[in-house]
Amino acid sequence: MFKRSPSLTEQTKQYIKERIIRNEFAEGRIPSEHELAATLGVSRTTIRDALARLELEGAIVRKQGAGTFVNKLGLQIRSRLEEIWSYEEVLRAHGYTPSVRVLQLKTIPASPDTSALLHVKAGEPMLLIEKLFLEDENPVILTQNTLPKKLLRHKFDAEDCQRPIYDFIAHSCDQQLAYYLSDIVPLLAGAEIGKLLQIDAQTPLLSFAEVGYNPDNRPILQSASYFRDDLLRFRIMRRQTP
Amino acid sequence: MFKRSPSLTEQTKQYIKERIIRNEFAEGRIPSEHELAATLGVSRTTIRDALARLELEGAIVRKQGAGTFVNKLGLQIRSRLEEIWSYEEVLRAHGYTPSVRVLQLKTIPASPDTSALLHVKAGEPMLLIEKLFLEDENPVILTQNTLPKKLLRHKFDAEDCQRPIYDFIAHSCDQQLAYYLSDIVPLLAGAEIGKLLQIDAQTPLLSFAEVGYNPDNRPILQSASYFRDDLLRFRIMRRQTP
DNA sequence: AAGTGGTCTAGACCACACT
DNA sequence: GTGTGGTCTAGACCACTTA
Repeated sequence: MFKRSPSLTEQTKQYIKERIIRNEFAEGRIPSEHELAATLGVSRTTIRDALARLELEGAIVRKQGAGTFVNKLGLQIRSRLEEIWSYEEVLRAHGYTPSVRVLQLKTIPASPDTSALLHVKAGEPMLLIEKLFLEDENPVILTQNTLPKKLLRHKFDAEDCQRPIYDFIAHSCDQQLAYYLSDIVPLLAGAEIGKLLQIDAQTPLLSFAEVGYNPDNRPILQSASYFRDDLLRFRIMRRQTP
Repeated sequence: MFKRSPSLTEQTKQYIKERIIRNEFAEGRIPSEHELAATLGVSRTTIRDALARLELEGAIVRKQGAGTFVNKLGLQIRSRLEEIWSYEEVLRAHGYTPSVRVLQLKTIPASPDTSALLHVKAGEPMLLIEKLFLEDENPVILTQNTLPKKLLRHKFDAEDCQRPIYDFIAHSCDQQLAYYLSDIVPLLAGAEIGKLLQIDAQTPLLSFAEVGYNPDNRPILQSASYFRDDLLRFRIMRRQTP
């Protein structure tokens, strides 16, 4: 039934997910692992791996001795904080039709703060990319990405800057962005950010203060993101750890 | 080497974690899965399950073809948002010595908001438990938990209210709190909360607006939590999804 | 070429929930 | 008791990194 690539586990996961979304399981009950394995012609291990991923996503719940069940509430979660998304994807997941505007693209000297976080010399030339993500002319997200100019390996144009920052880094720096460490910070918009997001300076905002790392755990990117709480709210599922 | 219970996977995970914390792996390199399996006398599957959990926790990184490595930065993360913690644990993880004060314990009618979220009639009698978590006389976290009185099955005393809310529910309601759906909301402290947390009304705060569900996906608890950003900041690891 | 983690199989037994 | 998910085994082959 399935091909070799992508992995059987991934195909199994997608197959089950689609059936969940199409509401094909009566009373939210998913067939037993043995039954799925027999039906799809794969081993139970493969089924279990697929179900484990769906459980992580919050789409299903497994109950020992009872069965596996759809979690309709978990399916509603639009953006999981533990994953790196492009903000265009995030907006689309919320039902918006996003657009991107590059507000600034310039070279600045590394601030003491930045130099400490990214392990570069103070004053080192950095590339700053400031972007605004809009939904139908309404600004929703403001991001400021700062990376050392010395990482740049290839030329890039204005269009490259519009792409998600991990794409930009992959293509312009031959680097891979493996993960962020992100502080979740509430703050007042203030005059500057407020003006860009078209909200009052006294409005409370959610922001991410992040450092991005490559697979070797070297910091390569500093990032600050500001979200209009009235247009975009993060929702997470928090589980009991057994 | 290991006993039967808890699971071999769990014991293996703890064993490796302790060795990581004791810094026993040269250059952060963890022995290969085959080697670990041979050394510990368990199957490679068990080793892989244990490593998968450690990877989820952010403690290690696995690189196909290269090996498995300690992630010192991931180890620093003190509280992972995707898990339910008692706030006393959270504070201890941040190096604090927490104390709890029950500020309010009273019956109130369900607000329209609450009745919609918990699927109870408007005006239905609810139990409100308001608690303050302090570090050495400094208030850090304020929580307000609201649950339908009709769920209460057993008597409880003042001491019971001090315990984590999922303990309270387990003992007083014979219910299990399986997961929360939590909105992450930035807001201004305001006069009331500001007074309790001893901060200015104009201070921006992080808050969780949560609904807690039992294993059958029924809402049983509404919860609001407010955090002093200067004393407690949430940090998460965000990964690329391959 | 050798060694690593990633995928997958077929099977076994256990703990738990239903009824 | 029957069926479910949870744990565990022993083995195979693949994709990738490193030297």
